[in-house]
Amino acid sequence: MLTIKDIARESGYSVSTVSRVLNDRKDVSPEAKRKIEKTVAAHQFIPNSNAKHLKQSSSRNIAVLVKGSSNLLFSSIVEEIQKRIEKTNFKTCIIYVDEEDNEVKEAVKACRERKPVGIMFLGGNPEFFQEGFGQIKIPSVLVSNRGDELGFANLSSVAIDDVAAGEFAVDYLIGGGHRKIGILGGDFALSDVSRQRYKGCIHGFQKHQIKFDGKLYFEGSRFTYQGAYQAMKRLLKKAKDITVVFAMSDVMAIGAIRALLDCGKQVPEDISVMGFDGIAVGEYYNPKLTTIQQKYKVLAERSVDILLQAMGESHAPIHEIVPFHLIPGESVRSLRQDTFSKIIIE
Amino acid sequence: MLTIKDIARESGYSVSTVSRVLNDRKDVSPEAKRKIEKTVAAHQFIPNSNAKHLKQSSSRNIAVLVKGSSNLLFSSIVEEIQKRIEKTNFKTCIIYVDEEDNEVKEAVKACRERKPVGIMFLGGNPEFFQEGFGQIKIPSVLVSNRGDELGFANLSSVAIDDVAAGEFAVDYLIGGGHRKIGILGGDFALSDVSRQRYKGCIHGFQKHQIKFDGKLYFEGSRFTYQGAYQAMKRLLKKAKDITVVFAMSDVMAIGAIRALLDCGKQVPEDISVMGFDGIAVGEYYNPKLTTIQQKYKVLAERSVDILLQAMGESHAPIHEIVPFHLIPGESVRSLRQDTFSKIIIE
DNA sequence: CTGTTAGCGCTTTCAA
DNA sequence: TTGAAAGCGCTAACAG
Repeated sequence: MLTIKDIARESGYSVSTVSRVLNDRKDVSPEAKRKIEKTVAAHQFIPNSNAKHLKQSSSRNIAVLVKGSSNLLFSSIVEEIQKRIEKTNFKTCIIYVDEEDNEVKEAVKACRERKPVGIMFLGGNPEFFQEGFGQIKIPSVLVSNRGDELGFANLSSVAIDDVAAGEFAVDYLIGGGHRKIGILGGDFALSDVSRQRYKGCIHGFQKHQIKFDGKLYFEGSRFTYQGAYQAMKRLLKKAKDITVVFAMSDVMAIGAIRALLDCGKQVPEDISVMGFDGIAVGEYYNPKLTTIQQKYKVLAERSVDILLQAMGESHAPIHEIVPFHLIPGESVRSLRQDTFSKIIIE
Repeated sequence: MLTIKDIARESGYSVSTVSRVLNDRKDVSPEAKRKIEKTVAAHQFIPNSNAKHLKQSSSRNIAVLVKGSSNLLFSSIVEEIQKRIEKTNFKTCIIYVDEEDNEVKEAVKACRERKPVGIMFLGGNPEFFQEGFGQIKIPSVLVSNRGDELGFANLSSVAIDDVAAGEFAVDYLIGGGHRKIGILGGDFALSDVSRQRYKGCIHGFQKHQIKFDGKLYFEGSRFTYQGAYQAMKRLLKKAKDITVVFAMSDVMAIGAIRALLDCGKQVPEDISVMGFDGIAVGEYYNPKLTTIQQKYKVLAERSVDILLQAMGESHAPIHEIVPFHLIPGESVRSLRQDTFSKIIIE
């Protein structure tokens, strides 16, 4: 194996000068730099990264913990994150965690094994953070969940306002003349996002002074096609008078629609379905999904930028709220003649 | 930071003995082992992997190159692979490569940067392998593409027989009374899998002595919803008499169905669509996709096992063919009264 | 600007 | 069965 010593010998400089060139230091004469770079190139020499990081005992890895592999929004975000990190001289290290597992524990484990210099959490349960995030000392960012209330000095966050989004959804559906609204979400014990959106929904109902019986009109499941499929069937049994279902993810919406179809209901003629996330397949589904879109590019971009910033200067954490958007599709119909009342949000 | 020295001091043994225990060597007295393990556990000590691998200058990483992030079959396979590798003492390192990029070049880069001990390629273009795989010296496995004809001593493969699958699809559709069959696949220059399946289709047509005009009845695009959507529209313009479309992925099938719906066609009443891969959403789509399933669990399981084997003993490469399966859905209708002729394949 | 040198944490002879 | 000591390839004081 080629080492820095060989390059030193061949180029006629010492190992330290070679090391300096390799690390792009400025205290090297242009000539030394040129010569050394030439020999490095000639041998396609690549420094041994284990040796390099032995001393600093850290890597250039950014760990990306993805919670729930069925979450297609996260898939899109991961892709963008990876693209963006590739442009820097950091490396991405993607770790998938089950929807029901403890992502903070996994992160702690990853810290020991891979020594990342930063962590991105795609999804997360605040309780796990409260319990275990104290052990993590490196800059981190929570993506798609709000982290401001957790109050960790090294935890930033980028997310939409889920409460507002929940309220917006209910508002929109009520605006379309719906009164009997079913809701499909995650298990509140596991999904804070579900809790937040649900809270928003309740606000929406209160605002319009419509009664909502959570016991009857809400069903929880995993964020998967299958989970939502079954949850929809349960919901249909107990809440027979619903005219619309608000599903807290597009994957759930699709599972729900399939369940409705299998029960002989037309969507949206008999029952409407509203989704959440704005993933690609929604636009190609039949019917096209009416949904609340989270812009995955914006989420990815902002989270990477914030993490890089936090890894550089030692800032106070940043908690950023990004906007959500309504994507009108075909899966929700208006029960009023004048179609939907105009709601504009930005 | 806790080091092996600290453990040595605390346990009352030397660093070498601690090292031996850490590496599960047998030349240690049971007592020493017990005591040292106790202190290790007490401090949750994890050896520094940089230092550990400095000598051997390799990691415990297995690089997984995923070609085409829109490929949902690959997403499922990746998940399984990760689960499976987690059980060993290797680590997964997932790298996404664009459908149109050179995965072998990326692998070479990854080898330098991350020093993996094995590589899994999810998808790949044989031409890129011919050009560049010679540079890669570590055991690798090509998943979902056949690698036997490439003839590299360190490249195994696990895949279905794409030619047979293509033929099977056409056979099946002809069995259902279809004669005018449109085909949607990838760009032949980039996707060997597309070429193979297409070849199989041609065999199918020949077998039944049906003429097939590729210029008119085939359209290529990226393996995305959008790509297939547009390709379907192009196909519909030039091949107006098709009764069915065979899409070479479920994602493409969904893009195609949406395009057909947007052109006022009913699926399968006016035009049928057959997919490929058997991804989750197909089962929840409307109509449910009739598709050729590749069992992602089997692919994942076999590829990991084969790679681990290759990394252990220095075997001849293994090229394994796994079976595919027909999943009857609702998106293909029979044009014959007796429905589909029975075809059984295993 | 450049070279010398002392480690980084661990594994691995070699000797006891 | 154990310990002492010599590196693995690189970085970073420090001295020139």
